Amino acid sequence: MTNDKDNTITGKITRALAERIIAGHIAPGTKLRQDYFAEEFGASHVPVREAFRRLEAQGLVVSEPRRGVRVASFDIAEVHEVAEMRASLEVLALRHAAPHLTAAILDAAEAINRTGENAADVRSWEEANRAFHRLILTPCGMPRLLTTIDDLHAASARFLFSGFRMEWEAPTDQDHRAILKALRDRQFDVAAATLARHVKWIGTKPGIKTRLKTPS
Amino acid sequence: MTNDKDNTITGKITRALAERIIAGHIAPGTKLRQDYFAEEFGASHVPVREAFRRLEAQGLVVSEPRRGVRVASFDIAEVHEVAEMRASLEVLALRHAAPHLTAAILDAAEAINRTGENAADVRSWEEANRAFHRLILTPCGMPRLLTTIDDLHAASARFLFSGFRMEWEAPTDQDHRAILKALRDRQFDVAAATLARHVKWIGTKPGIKTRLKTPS
DNA sequence: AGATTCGTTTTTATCTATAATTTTGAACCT
DNA sequence: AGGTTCAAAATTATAGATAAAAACGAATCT
Repeated sequence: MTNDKDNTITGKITRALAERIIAGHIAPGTKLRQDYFAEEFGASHVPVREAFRRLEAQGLVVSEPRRGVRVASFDIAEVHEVAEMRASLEVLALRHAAPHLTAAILDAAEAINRTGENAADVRSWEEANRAFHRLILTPCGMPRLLTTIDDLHAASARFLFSGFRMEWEAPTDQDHRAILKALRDRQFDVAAATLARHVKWIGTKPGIKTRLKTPS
Repeated sequence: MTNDKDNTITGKITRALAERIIAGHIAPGTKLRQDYFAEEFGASHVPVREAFRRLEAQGLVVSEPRRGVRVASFDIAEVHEVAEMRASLEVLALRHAAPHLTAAILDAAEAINRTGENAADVRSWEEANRAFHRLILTPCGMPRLLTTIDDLHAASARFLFSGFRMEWEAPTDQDHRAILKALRDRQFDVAAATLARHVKWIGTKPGIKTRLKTPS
């Protein structure tokens, strides 16, 4: 979505705000004032507004005309929704990527998976997790699909970072290992089914906060 | 995505441009100059820029920093990609919507289907087709999923209107009838499978222009 | 006291002006 | 002639200024 080589001020502001919202540094429902961020980034408010439009399309903020934008709130239903969408689309991507997966890619995925298992905090675990999924899905060669999946990952990460589980330990990622094994064995159906279950499971973790929506 | 009650100038420009791009009135690859549209809509170029950002997120235009935006080009691969994504996501939506489908909704869908079959041109057929899909999918109650599907429908419509088939006749929509029948019989798996096949078929129609990409 | 209206303040949305970058084209050199 | 360099023109990106709408609060009325 947001091109990494987008070096415009709008691009920088978009990335910075997306980062903060995903990390949970700005609470859901918070009103985002354009003048405030214009000053913070040493810019005028025009690029801030453009950043708002991008974030809006990504689903990270909601905008009411003449009333500004607020950080999007989300509830357990949306977490499920995103999980289901990811499951559907990542399976689709994997089906198309599978024939193009080389041993080298699978080795790299395994390495990243180990990195994730040794991660010290949620943040770096999520980064490794995202890299893992990206690595095995990218060869599908479907750019629109991949950017949509990226947006969904951002939404998932937001949930993950929302502190629904205070203490956190790096899990040995059994599912990832099973997916890789199935891919090596060319058992693509097994890999796809495992991936679907794996992604959907994220939305059903125990101990979920059900009240994240802001009282309107 | 774009809220219909968005009465801001940005909103109007966004809708007008999206309309034209989808209808094929502006050719893929065409450079969109902000000053031109600012004057046309009697506005300054700031809301035009915001509209560009929205269209960019929708995939209707592509933007290169400092070089402006162009109407997004698309090739046969992307048509397939969109069809596959629609198939996956519409099936997901239908699975969640199915339990909430009432006889009244199915009757309305059947009526819309007849409207489509009597359509005089591609334009009105597409409108009825889109209404049909929307009607049976909306009860899924997954807003994010529905807006994503809407964006994909826009991309599909763009392809449909791109004149890949000069003469056009309204088809009796056999698939739609089959889907409705399966839904009435509570055979949700049949309905889902038919829907998937139906949507994917769009990308495989004969007589497709394969050279829509602009020579870069 | 509680509600309501009106005016002030804050914030958004838009316009006009300026700066920076890219494109275009002509002159120049080989 | 063909290519290259440099300057002029066009266009994008951003800043600063203005207008309009909404939020807020105080004063008034019931």
